[in-house]
Amino acid sequence: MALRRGAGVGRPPDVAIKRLPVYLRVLAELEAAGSDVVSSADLARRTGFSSEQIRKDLAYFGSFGTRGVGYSTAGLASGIRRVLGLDREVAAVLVGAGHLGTALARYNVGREQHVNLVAIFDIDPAKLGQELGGTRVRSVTELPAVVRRLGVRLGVIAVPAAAAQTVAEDLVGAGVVALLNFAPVKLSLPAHVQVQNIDLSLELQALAYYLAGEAEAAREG
Amino acid sequence: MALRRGAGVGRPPDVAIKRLPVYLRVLAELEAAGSDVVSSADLARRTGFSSEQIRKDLAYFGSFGTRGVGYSTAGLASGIRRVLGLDREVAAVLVGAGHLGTALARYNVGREQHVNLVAIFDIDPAKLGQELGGTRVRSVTELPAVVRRLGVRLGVIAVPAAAAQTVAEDLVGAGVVALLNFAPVKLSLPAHVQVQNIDLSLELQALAYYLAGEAEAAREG
DNA sequence: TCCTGTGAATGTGTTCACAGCA
DNA sequence: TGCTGTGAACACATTCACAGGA
Repeated sequence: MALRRGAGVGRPPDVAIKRLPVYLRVLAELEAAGSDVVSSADLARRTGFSSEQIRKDLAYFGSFGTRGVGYSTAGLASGIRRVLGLDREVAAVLVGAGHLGTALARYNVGREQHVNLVAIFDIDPAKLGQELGGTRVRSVTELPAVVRRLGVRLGVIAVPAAAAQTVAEDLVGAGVVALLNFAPVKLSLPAHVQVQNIDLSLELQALAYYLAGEAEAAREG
Repeated sequence: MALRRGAGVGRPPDVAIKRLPVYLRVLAELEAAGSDVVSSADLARRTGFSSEQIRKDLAYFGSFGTRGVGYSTAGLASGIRRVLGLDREVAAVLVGAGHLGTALARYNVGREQHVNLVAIFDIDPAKLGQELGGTRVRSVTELPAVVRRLGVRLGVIAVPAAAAQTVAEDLVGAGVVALLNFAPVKLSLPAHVQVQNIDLSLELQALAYYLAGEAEAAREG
């Protein structure tokens, strides 16, 4: 049976969705190395997740493996791509061409297939017309028209905190429904918009807790 | 009673630790705005978490509020800082001075107190001696000695995937126990090392799922 | 036989509902 | 009275244990 959305039992938890791209990356490595079959135990070794969890994650989308054998490497990869909607090209736009935006644009190119940066916007006139990873930087004033014309539904925000809410509203107004937000602010947006925040200083501050724990454990013996 | 590590009931879940810096940011805004008391309902409104969850998170570390009143804004902030170990300066090092590393270095400066970038390393001779956010870029060959001498225990990895494992091992060998890793690889490190991975393409791919869901929902009516 | 797929058991985290105290 | 602090109920996620089919 093919691996597809909703074919399995129960609803897939969000945490399972976030593990699928990890499997995809490992499968790409295995395909490149010439393995054409992979077991959940192999995937467990390479991802750090338990084999039961991996089997359960995959089973949310249907039966895909062969009992006694394992999963077809290529078949599982294309199945996961289909589940994630990565079996066709996904267009994304980036707002903010500072250092972070530049890193994202460069990184994206050719790095992972099927998510394509189709436009980059910035407010700084000095940056307009520059190419980042093969995509020209446009004025943010063009954002609504371009996003709407290209039908883009995925956006990445890499602008200063003060500008983020406005940019987010413009994106959503133009049809974007999923956002990756690097600005250190909580965005207020309609509930149907899926937002993933990545906040560098919050992560660092949370990590500090574990340092403190170490120090305390050492003090206490 | 003062808010401190382990003063409350049960062990704080990791997800609660990750929420503490969010509270800290909101509290800083409230302090700047002159509020000297804040209720869990206020924090809920500004963070998007439920008020019960906020009270529970704080209670893991002891009783801190005043019944019928709320929490002292300044007192709660300093209590959370103490829990996270941010009541004293925390030193961190950054490895990789590319666009991402530059963004991180610039962002860090003055942005959030108490986590200080004390050294930046890169392998590219052209970058050595440059200043990023007030810190000089050194050769990665100096990494072990500098990290050990300064007693740094927090590291940020912003190097290409191929270099990340080696860099991570060097950092851990020199005494680092907590890592923020931006390289798209699973690091194999001793269990006592706390690793937080931030992987841009995995996040984008996971978001694509929600686009696909939208498309499918539309197709199905 | 071997490894997948899955109900049942367990564990973890969140929400509810209210007791407790300024 | 009002808001914190917390046991109890609930929801969610992971692990266990094994049935099922190549």
